[in-house]
Amino acid sequence: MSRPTIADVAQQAGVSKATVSRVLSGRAEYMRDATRQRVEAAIELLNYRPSSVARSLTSKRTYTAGILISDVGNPFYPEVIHGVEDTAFQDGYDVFLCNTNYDEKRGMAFVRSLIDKRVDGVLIMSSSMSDEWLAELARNNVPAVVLDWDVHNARGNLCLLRVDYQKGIQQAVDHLVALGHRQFAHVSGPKELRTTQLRQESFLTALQGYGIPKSDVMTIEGDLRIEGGRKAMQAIAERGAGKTAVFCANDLMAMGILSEARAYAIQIPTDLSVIGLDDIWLATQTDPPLTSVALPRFQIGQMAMQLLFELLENPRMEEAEPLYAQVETSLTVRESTAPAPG
Amino acid sequence: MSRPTIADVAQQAGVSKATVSRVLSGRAEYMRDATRQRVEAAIELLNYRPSSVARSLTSKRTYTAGILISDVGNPFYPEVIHGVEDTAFQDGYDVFLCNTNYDEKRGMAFVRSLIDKRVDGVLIMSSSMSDEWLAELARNNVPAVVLDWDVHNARGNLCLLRVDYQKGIQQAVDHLVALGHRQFAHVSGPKELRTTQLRQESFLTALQGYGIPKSDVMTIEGDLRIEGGRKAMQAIAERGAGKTAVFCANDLMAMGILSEARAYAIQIPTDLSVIGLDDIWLATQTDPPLTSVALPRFQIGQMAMQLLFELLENPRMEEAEPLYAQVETSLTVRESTAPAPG
DNA sequence: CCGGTTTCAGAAACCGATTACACAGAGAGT
DNA sequence: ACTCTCTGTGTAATCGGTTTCTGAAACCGG
Repeated sequence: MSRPTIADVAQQAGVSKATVSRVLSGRAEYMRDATRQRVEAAIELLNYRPSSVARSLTSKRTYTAGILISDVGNPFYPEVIHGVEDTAFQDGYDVFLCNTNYDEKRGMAFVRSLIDKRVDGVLIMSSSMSDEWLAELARNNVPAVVLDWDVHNARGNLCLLRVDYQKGIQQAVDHLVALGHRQFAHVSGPKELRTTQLRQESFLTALQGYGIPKSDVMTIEGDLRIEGGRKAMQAIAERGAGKTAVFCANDLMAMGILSEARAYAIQIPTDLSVIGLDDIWLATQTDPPLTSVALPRFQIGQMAMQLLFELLENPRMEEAEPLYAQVETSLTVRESTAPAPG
Repeated sequence: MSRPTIADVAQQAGVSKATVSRVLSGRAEYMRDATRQRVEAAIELLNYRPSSVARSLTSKRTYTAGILISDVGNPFYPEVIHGVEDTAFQDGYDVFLCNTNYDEKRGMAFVRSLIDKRVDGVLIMSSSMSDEWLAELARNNVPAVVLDWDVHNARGNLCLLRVDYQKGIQQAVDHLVALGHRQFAHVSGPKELRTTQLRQESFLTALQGYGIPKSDVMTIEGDLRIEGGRKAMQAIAERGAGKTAVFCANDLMAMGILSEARAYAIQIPTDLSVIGLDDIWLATQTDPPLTSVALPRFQIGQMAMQLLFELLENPRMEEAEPLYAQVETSLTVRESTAPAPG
């Protein structure tokens, strides 16, 4: 016995489908109370729930947004997702979560699937993405909000949400310099990533503001994972004589530093100060707890979804510049930083 | 300019909608090659993609499954989700991920939303769930696979997937006893959770097999988080004289033990052996790396989705017993266990 | 040249909702 | 009594596909 349809309800209540629909949609102008109650009773009796599928067909809205992320396991996402969902629910939207697994092909498959499903919009928060995704979305008039990505031929109903690393990293440098540090190392992410470059530049620029030239900074390219931090620590121990502070492009690498420092009997923070970036939850659990440049992850999620709503309400013409928005970073001081030794 | 419909394609190609539909569905028996090519050209030209919404309306299938989890941030899930998605994609299914945030109300809202969206089935992997969810799903004839939950009035098209903790925990006890341990502590989860009881029982039963009575085991109730492990370590240090091995109901608490042990200058594993459960990725990154009872998470995801397909193909009648299935656990030995001191 | 198959493609009904429009009955005004 | 609103509800078209049924053309042997 299949699920009841609006026609079953109409028959049960002895009214027409139109009347049932009016009751459902709430805006039942000009309706006799007795009728409404008969309909409601029938709905109750049959345990009727209207099909979103059928509704979407006429309304041309699915009240669903897609969100593309690289990897649910990445500690960056949970809070972002939480922010997105909270905002979405307030407006009766559902969120379709898609794991690209850092795979552009898979991401593209998701994009197409989302288009076919006629989601109302897409949030792209995958670190490894492709301009093709945007092109495909644009071709199908699907609005999109993109986090922290350089879009070249920006077209379509688009919004770019940028993370401003500058502010938080400036605070980090201020903090270290105030503690007397002058000899720095930097553990970056893979060179080809946009975010790597942004973070590194912000760091070096802030140091220059204190008269410390780029050439004095020991830069080690990492992999954004714990292992990369370990290797960086080895490099610093072996070739980084005199360095008293390390700024890592993310927290996981900072954790690798912390872990490997023990092997070299280097005390953190007395011998070496360490600052991470991301301020993931784990950063509060390390020994010592990690000082880190924090991204407002929950807020990023909220904003992204709000911006999508904005695009839905006021679509941008194809020729228009994409909408831009920005969130700020800030330093969270914990116990992995201390005055420079000596 | 809105997206093209099948009618647009038909017009462009100079054929009827039916013909276009035949080309789309592939099983285009009795179709002239020239016609097919005209249609394909039109599809290409218009960049046409059929609407899943409209398709679902007639086919009564959405090729979408819902999956309810408590919290994307929980390190248990990523691999499970990966397993689910991999299996789903092979059959052209998409997965709708829903975060209940440990909130039964929110979960119920998701269940209803999934029903309204007419997903083909639901996977329930939320640790905090409610029998009402199942009742609601059953009322609407939605098949469901439930992970590790005691269902009382099991009804509907249902499959119960159980984790067999017994085997892995037995291995853990074998391992510890072989190392000479006789004095044990156990850090459990909150008493009211079913899994807490299962894990504790398996542990105590295995010990009894070696002639160690329950009463000799120091049991501390934890919160399944790092903090709970820290407190447990304090309790053991202060009131657990002679205990040489601790079995924790999950890895996070074991990490708390590791962390707090330093404060008491207790060496792990020489002074105290520690075993966790879950074998989360972090367990490989601790100092020392954690010995842990592993759940085959990826396999759990795969199986869950396969079982759902099974339910879809061979629906169970309402009176039938739910389908049962089980996955085994096993011990992963790392460096947090060593021979008992003395 | 003709009747019977086989190929190919269109017409129309249908899936489950929404909504524009039509229309009937009740009061109100004249 | 007779329009004229105002209310309340039904009819039918529509959304974008799928599928059944039907019929036309092509082919084939006699």
